[in-house]
Amino acid sequence: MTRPAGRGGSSAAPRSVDVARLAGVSQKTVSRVFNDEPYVSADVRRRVLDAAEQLGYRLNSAARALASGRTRSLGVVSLGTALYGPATLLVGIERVARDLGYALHVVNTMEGDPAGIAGAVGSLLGQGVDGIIISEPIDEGEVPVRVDVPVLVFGAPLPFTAPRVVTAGGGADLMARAATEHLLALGHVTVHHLAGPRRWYVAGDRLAGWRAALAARGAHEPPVVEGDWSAASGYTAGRALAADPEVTAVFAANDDMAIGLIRALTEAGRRVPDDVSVVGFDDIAVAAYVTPPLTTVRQPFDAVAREGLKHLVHAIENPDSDPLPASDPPVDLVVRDSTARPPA
Amino acid sequence: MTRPAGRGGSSAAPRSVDVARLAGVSQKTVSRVFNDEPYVSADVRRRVLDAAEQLGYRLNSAARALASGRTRSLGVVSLGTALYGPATLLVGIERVARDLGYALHVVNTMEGDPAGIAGAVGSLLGQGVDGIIISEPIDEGEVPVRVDVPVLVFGAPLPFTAPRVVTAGGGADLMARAATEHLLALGHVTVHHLAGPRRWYVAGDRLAGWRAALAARGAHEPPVVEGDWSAASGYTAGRALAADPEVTAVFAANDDMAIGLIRALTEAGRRVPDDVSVVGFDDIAVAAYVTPPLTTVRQPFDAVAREGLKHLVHAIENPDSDPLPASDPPVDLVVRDSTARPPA
DNA sequence: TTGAAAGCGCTAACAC
DNA sequence: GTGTTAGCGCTTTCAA
Repeated sequence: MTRPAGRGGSSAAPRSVDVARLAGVSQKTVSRVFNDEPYVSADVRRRVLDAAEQLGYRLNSAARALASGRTRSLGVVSLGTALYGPATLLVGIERVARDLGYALHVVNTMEGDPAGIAGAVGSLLGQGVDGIIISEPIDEGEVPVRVDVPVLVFGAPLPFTAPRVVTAGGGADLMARAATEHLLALGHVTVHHLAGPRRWYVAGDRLAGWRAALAARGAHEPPVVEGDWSAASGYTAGRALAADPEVTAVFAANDDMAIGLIRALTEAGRRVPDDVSVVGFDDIAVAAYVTPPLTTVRQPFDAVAREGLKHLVHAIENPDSDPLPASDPPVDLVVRDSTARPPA
Repeated sequence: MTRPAGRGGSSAAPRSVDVARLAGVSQKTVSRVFNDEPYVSADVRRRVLDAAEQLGYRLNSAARALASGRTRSLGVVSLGTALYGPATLLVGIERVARDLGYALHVVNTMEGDPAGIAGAVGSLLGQGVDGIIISEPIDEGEVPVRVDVPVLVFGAPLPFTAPRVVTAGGGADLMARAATEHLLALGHVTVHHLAGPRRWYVAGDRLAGWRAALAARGAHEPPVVEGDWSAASGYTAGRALAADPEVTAVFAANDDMAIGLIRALTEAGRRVPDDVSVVGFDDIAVAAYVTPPLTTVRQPFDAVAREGLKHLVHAIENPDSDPLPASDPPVDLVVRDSTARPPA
């Protein structure tokens, strides 16, 4: 075979030998320069860089990956929705990955996806990623995949075996607890919870935090209402909750559901916050501008992404080192106008 | 060098020769099976597949890319925000890409990013992607990159040269026009426009559609107010608009701004829709549940992603064929309660 | 500080 | 239908 048709173009892409020839050095020296290896004189480095520039040379990552066994890329498995949390986290992950010199492969899975997480992870492994990130996972039971690269999981136990596992983005329970305590501190006898789908770990964490807050206070624990993160499901739940005069405070597991809930309450003639207080979770873009402005918990997605990836890359580049210590992100409750003292 | 340490694991990954040996065939035959090439007997295919299964074999994509010159991967350049539009489009792109057998590399750029689109495209090219997708681009003037793979651009002219360019996701102007016409048809004398940032092409398209609707009707064109897509900027704009009694209808370039706008109007004592009608754009998740439920334009992101990628992959796999015909997506105006006849 | 040689795991071309 | 041979463009090892 002659050189492949060259990525659809007419002229073949320059290779490192071409650069070497032009710079009057060996191919290996070009490689050294592009890998920031030591033992290259400043003069030679300059000549190589100039030659590369002139030729428009770019390192061929497939060849590099084949030779080195590393791709310098990371794979993300994200739940395939455009939900605020996963979407925002993904943006943070991408930025940090790029800062750290890693490319990012993304695979979405959807709830009900037959291949599920296993399929997504398998496809990433086939792409040769050096590490895998599982964002906002759901419980699919045991995932039948043997992963041989380090894995970063955001806020969940790991459903499969991998050589190195790091976690980040915990603390959802503490945040939920703070939200619930805020309501309790206002004087509400108890707080109802509009939970996320049971299979999502983050939904479970928020539920646990709510439960802990009630228990610590000795408050009665009302039955949990489960939504699907959507405003529509919040609305449906709200219609039921509105009919119960005992309900004076609700902690919703995300802002979308909180907004649907508020609408249902309002339509039923129960004023927010005068009759019922509502706290959301996420602090979505419009949270401060809906009616009433929503009290909610802001998640530090960027910080969480940064910490998580730092640990993951550490595990990749130092296979035998100890894991870095994890730290819980700070709780950031944003109090606005959807919460107040209970009606007299 | 011996075999690379094997992706961090202890046991080296099996190669196609290992599979071949176990199945009692040549290495090339294994390659044939995994590429769905013809001329492999059903019996041999079975044996190969069984052996591969048993060994846990997975094709090494770096080696395949190096040998074939193709990576079967696509790169997306997305504006690095978690804005509804780009985030939703990205999810659609990923799903379709996977259906078509392509992996996805994602690079975000942010407004004000020094490297900008050029840097993002360069990094993708270095990863050897077979095609590039530019999602929701902004005007950065001429981008100094020579791209040698087909490019798909969503709703914008292309700021650099590439061998094959396909576009999709047009029609924003028609959608904006429909939104404006809806307001005009209700009897409003004219319609104000809360635009997106000038540099975003989609903002320009929506503005053009608004302008066209006014012109067609012979309506006076009031000065444009520019926001930055955020609810906060909508709120700021709303305070100014609220002070002007002439304003009875506003078309906002996205829902977030519309929600901020409505809040400002309401706080200023101007009721929506009784005094002022507002139309948004996007149909975000909570649009139907805010107060009042928002009249808006729903964008068919999935359909747009599907059509765009179909054309891109066609261009990649059939370098010399004619481009597929583009089609404008249908206009989907969702009328809710934020629009009404002007006050008497 | 630099270079020569070998080989990563696969696909392409062609022979059988 | 199947096998053989020669690279793809790098990194690695080892020698100078």
